[in-house]
Amino acid sequence: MPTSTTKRDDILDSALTLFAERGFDATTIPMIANDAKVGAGTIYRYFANKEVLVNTLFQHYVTLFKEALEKDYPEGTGIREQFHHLFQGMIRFTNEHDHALYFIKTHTSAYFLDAESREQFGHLLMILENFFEAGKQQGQIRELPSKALIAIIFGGFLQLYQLIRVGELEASAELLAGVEESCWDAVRHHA
Amino acid sequence: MPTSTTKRDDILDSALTLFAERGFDATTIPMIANDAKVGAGTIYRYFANKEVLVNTLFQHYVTLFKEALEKDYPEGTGIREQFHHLFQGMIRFTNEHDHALYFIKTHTSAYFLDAESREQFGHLLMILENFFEAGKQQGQIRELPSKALIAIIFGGFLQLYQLIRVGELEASAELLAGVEESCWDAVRHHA
DNA sequence: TTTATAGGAATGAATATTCATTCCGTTTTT
DNA sequence: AAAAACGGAATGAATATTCATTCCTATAAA
Repeated sequence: MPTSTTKRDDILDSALTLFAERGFDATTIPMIANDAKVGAGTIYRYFANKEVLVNTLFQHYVTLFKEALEKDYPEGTGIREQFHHLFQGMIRFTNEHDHALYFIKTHTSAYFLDAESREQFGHLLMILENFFEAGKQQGQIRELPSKALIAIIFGGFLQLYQLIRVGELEASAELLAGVEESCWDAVRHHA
Repeated sequence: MPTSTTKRDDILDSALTLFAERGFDATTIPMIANDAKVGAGTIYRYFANKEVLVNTLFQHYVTLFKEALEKDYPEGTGIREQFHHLFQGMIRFTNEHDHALYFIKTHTSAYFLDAESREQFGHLLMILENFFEAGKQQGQIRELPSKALIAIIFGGFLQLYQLIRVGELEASAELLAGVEESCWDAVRHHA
């Protein structure tokens, strides 16, 4: 076992960035080692193989994201406020963990995800489905399948964040507020 | 030069499917050859290498998609009708060319795209930007950067179509109409 | 009409390259 | 000094690409 946990974290950080930018298959172990400033062999001291590494990363960030959404969730309040909480959670999470959401999204249906990763991701979807189902019952959310509503919000938001990451847009408070409003209008029930 | 154009098309068809399903890096030339029922070497009679193949494919479908959006565009009409045209164009294109839009989307910022591919994609964005810019000037479209509006629509739509392709949702007329309405509400100016 | 021949197209085994993983000598920690 | 952690060259498997050979098809000679 390693003395400090620094190298393991360095490896995970580099892997996250590279997997998000180039994808799993286009990212080589030597690339990760180089970026993390460790020897290629060192990676195998911490992770049995490349798939274990990517699954560890995936589960780690899915869990963090779930926590970001659930933390301080305003249970008894209005649906718009709950939506705001979830949306802010996405933004906060994205700011704190630069490439994480994009990594999750682009690897969500990858062939190398193990059962545990898929299950964790299922939990995440459940949180969002519950929100939309409740909203539809109250007549406050558009009558579309929850899966579709989630896809619209997530797809749109992540596509947008890609532009921000690439530098084509700046993540100003004004822009983000506008995007939240746009997403809300996409899912809410209109009179 | 080949006697018929069949093999080249077979190769392109197989490559499209496999690139869309597995991604560029996880798709091997022998896989493509096998799926297209040609020898691996045959692929190199038509395409100098794997990157030329993927760029050819990318440019081909970006061009087709541009045409689908521009064909019969209702120039002098209302903005909602124009939006409908563009949205229907997306749907029609997706139905006609099963994996094409998803392939385009997932490979849009890939490291192996050449200058020509990037430029073609730029043209495509321009069509949509022009639409949104005009709409904002008329006060009919939400005041957000056009790039952001495009990201929201495209990201959402494509994420949704992924669910359909995977079989989690059915592409009924009702669903599609609802999604169009949702997307429209996302981008339109609200009083 | 049949047979020969040329030349492009197709093939897939052989080669070159890339990459995940292992191994072992060196360095660091205890 | 012993044990653990490291680095990075070495290994072997997988993959892109090449190329010598075979297969077609079309034209021409008989």
